[in-house]
Amino acid sequence: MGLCQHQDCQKEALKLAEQVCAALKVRFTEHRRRVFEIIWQNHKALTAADIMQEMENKQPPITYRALEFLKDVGLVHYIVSLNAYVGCLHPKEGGHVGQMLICTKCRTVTELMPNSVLEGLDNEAHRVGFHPAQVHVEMLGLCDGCYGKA
Amino acid sequence: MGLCQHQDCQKEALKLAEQVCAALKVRFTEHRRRVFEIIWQNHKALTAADIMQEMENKQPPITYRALEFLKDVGLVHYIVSLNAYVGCLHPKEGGHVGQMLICTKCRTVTELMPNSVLEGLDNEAHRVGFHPAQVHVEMLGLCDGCYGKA
DNA sequence: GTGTAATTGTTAATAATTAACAGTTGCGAA
DNA sequence: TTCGCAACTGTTAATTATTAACAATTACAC
Repeated sequence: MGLCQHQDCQKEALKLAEQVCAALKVRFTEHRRRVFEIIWQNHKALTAADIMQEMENKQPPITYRALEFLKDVGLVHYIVSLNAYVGCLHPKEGGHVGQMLICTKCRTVTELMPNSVLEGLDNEAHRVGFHPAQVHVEMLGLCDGCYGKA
Repeated sequence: MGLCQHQDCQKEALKLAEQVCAALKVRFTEHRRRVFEIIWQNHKALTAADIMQEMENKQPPITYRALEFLKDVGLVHYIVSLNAYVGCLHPKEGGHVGQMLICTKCRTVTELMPNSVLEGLDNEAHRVGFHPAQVHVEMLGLCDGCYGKA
């Protein structure tokens, strides 16, 4: 992350996306692929507006529809606290909830893998009779690099 | 929560709010108080629009300004995944991050107290060199009551 | 090949939030 | 006490973000 050879990273993501869409029997159309590529240019969170700027066809529905699709099939994460999107690093583990560390300076997103944190939350929920469907764990702050500069 | 004698609950909250504002030397003006009262009518998450409907003066800036104020002094929580607000049950513990269980049916919000879940998150963050400033932990699902009916 | 469903292109509406600015009020310092 | 500044209010209107609607096109199963 930031250390990755990003060319490979993006290529890898695209290959995976094709597999995922094939498996789900849904179409990875041109717009969808384009939005996906833009999102995967790096590991930063992009808003719909950011993405639209880079699209050839800048009409909002084009971008919004693609984003909705990508989110639904689990290829990108929606970061609700930023109203932004980021490529999902583990689309194969379908249905997992994202735990993200989000740098508010450079917007780089680090996704933590499912772990004890979520288990703890589930226990708490169960204890009070709550039936979870969806979890948002978003930690905003500064990544090590940006923290150093401040 | 739902079991509370809510009259008392709201009155209690108002008293606390006055204390908090006095301590911070900020003004608990009429609009701010009114928005706060509306939010405290129950333990449900309300959007800005919900609140505006109940305001005497329905002009958006009135409500938005009050909400911003209340959020800043920590008297209400902003629930980013719903774009809604709920009264904070523990304003005195300033700076704590909310962990909320949010029923998507009845919109009742249960706030968990700081606990091991957050510690776990902090550890994970530290491990990867991340410096947290703000944390959103929001679990959407069904409360026991609504789950029973479905 | 044909029919149906999904996707696209396009225009325009809606919703949500914020900007701007003039007027008023509260409050501390002279 | 009053002067002056900062905070707050009232109001209009702009901006931003998202979605609706619908006709045209394309992909794919039968």
